[in-house]
Amino acid sequence: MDLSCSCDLCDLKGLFFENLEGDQLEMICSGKVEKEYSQGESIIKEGTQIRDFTYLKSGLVKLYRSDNSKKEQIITISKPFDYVSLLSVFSNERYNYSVAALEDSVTCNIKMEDIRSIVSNNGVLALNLLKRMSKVADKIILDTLKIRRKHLRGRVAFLLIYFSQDVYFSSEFDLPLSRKEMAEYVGMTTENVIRSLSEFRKDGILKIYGKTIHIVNMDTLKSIAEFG
Amino acid sequence: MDLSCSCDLCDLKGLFFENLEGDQLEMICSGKVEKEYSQGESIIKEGTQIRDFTYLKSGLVKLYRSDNSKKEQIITISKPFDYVSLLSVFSNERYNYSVAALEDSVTCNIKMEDIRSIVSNNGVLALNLLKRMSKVADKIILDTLKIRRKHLRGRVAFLLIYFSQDVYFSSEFDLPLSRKEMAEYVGMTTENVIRSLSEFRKDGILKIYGKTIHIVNMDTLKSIAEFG
DNA sequence: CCAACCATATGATAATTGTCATTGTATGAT
DNA sequence: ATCATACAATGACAATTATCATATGGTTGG
Repeated sequence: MDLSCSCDLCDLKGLFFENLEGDQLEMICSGKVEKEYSQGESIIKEGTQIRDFTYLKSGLVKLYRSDNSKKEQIITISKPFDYVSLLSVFSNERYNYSVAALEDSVTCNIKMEDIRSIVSNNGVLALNLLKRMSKVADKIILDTLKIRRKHLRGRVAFLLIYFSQDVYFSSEFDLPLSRKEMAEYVGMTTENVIRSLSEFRKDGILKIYGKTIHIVNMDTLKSIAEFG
Repeated sequence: MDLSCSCDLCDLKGLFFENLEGDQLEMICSGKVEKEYSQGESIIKEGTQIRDFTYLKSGLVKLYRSDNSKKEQIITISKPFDYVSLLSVFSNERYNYSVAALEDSVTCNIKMEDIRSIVSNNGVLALNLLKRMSKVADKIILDTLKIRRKHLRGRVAFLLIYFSQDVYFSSEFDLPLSRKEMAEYVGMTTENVIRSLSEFRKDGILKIYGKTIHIVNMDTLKSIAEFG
């Protein structure tokens, strides 16, 4: 095998390609393109033609939708392994959502035709993909349902806990979202998200230094997230 | 081929099994089980172990989630071809949502192990499944985003238009949902859904006879749905 | 440097939605 | 038949959220 192919070393290889050998792995290796994006950059634009199968190697991205008016709705936030380019890719000609980098990120891109050809000839890989897609879709749908059940403060608390526990693994972290983006994610207005944060601060639950959040009282925050 | 196998005649055969031949089709045929459900009956219970791959041959169902308190949230409504049992099936041990019949319905059930075994050996079928899953997930996510952007009246209007245009193909139809279920779908209270309907009636947009709805002024209803 | 812009922040007020109470009607069980 | 229960409907009121106005600090482009 060509030693110049770095897929062997890719952390995510196992996600989709652990079952590939020889020709197929070679096809991916020679055809793949890695791209780097800096914070804030657009990765995928809604309405654009889908040519590549894109997954996230490192960084953090948001998946969102614009819908004519300029108001945006954030669908979900993805880390590597959460996987990204899934929805639409196998059923649509064009993306019906956008993706942008919340932190400096690296994607790996493989031509859709290559993926299709490989899946057609490799059922085990196909099962693996089905499993992944199923997981991503489930996460988005269930998270959305959870958020909808909560009031403003619960939604904001939920989001803070998500960053603390699932992304940064720390009670202190830098918010990768602006207040406006937080609002777009939880489905409330920017002003009200800010107000919630201020209230949490006044109640001694958080310390806030601009984008830096320090969760002082995680238990209280959790009970707010679960709605108490 | 065994003439007793009725899959050859199934309307939905093409959805998943147009690429199957001989052994594989035989495997599906001999292993499949059809089940009938009458209106209101439970088809799948959240938390239950997933054994079968289930799809809807006829009828109408709701997909919903209970989440400890007794309040339910309807995720989506499915007709045949919209497909049902998709989410979770490939990634989870247990269902994390429930399904119930809104109208008398018939499902076809195939053992998950059979599906897995066939997908592993038939990449083209796998691609077809990926496409289907992608579509279902997209529909749920995009519909949810659409609904969230609207106010109460717009949400109710959206739902009525859905039944009229996508399910019953008529301006007059029987609502398959109670007012309470409509509320669970659009994420508002039952009382407010009822109030919206009453307002539409008073404004001459609808005629209402219990569950029977007659949309008199579709244009106005549509502009309410799009939010004007 | 200054203007323009954007993000953050807060208050006052309006709009929207939820909650509670009450009524009537239909349905099903005993 | 009657009791219990669920659904539909409406009003009064409370809670929640959105909108608008305003202010401040930071950043960027000219």
